Amino acid sequence: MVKDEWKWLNVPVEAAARRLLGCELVRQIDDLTLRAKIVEVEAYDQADPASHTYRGRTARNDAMFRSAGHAYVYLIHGIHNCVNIVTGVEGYGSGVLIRAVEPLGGIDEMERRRGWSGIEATNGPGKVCAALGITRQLSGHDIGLPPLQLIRHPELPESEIITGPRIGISKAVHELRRFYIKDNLYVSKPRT
DNA sequence: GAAAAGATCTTCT
DNA sequence: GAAGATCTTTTCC
Repeated sequence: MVKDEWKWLNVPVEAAARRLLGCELVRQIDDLTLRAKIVEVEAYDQADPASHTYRGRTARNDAMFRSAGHAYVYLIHGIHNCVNIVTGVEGYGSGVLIRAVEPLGGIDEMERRRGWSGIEATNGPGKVCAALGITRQLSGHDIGLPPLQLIRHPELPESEIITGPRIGISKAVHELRRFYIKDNLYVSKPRT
């Protein structure tokens, strides 16, 4: 059952991904509060061969099968963590990968954690997690509660959202399920 | 029980 | 522009 609070995410992933653009993530670590705006996302769901949920529910991706409003964090290549915002209803594996964010608060702390400054600190999935201190301990976390929360912002106008092919995967690459904010410096660039 | 692949990032040439 | 790092999860024998 989806809580009323997250009804706005209980829609097809592509629509949820668009709504997440411009929203704010709040990460609390001890006495510090880090805030960041979501500027780039990718949509994944159960019918997508590139999705972790394509082959069914497992202990690892269990969080993604929960109802909207949870976080799904996984480790990739043994080195990097990636965060997803779970969407849809309980039992259906869908979610939105956060690829890039724009720091709004606690920027010094993010740069210190990353060891980099400027746009290089958060312009990639693994970088976002490192900067915000997100680990698998937060997988399955309810993002309506500390220490990681999602704050809804008004949906961006259609003219501010760019749609394109996804990055870094080998299946269904042509699917246009990557969304990002027009002219935003923090959006990751495809590798050339 | 063993092997292969993976929603990536950094560093080197 | 190309390849290495590094390790978890899944799948197959």
